[in-house]
Amino acid sequence: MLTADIPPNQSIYIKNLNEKIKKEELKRSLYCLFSQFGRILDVVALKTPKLRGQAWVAFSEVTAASNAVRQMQNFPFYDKPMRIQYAKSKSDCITKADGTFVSRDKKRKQEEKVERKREETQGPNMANGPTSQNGAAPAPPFQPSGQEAMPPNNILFIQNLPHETTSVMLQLLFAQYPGFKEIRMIDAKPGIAFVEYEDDVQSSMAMQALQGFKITPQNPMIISFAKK
DNA sequence: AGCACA
Repeated sequence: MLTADIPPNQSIYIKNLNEKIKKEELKRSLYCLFSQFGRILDVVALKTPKLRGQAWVAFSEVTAASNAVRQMQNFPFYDKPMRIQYAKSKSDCITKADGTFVSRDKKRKQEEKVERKREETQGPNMANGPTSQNGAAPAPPFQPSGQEAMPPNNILFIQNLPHETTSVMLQLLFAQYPGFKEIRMIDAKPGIAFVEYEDDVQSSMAMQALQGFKITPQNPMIISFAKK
């Protein structure tokens, strides 16, 4: 057993990412792809030699991270299967929120002190005022309706449409997103539709973008992956 | 393979 002994963490560590993707795009795509599991507080990706091809996604809940680790394991993302584990330590955005954040210089100084004066004392420099105020990412529309447990699929299932919705109307909305293929509606079942994309990444992006979109004020769209 | 955030 290799990597599975890392304890659960509300942040996940992703490796084997395609290193050709620019940092900003990568972060946006990860944000879209993973917000199906819960509220995302932060996405971190660096292109330094040590850290390229890796990223961290911090969720507001450990359970979201757990689902993401399981369901997105080996998910083909920019042509490479993602390898996902729990992160080894808490993200700064988390420790900042719970008040345990220690700035990096301070941490370095603390470690130096411990090394220099090994037996003198442990300086309780608890002068870390609640450094909270997390610059949290904008909250995506997310409905914990139990539907988000469905594994990714290139076909989306749309619910709560007004009965007068036509496929042309839906096409207008969904064709904005790359990979769009077709809308399917069933006359005998008003209020629902299926939308097909070329692959699961693209369907995920559209889902994230249009989740909760209101065709009428009473009809926020409920979008989930279709059952296989 | 590689666990950071300034």
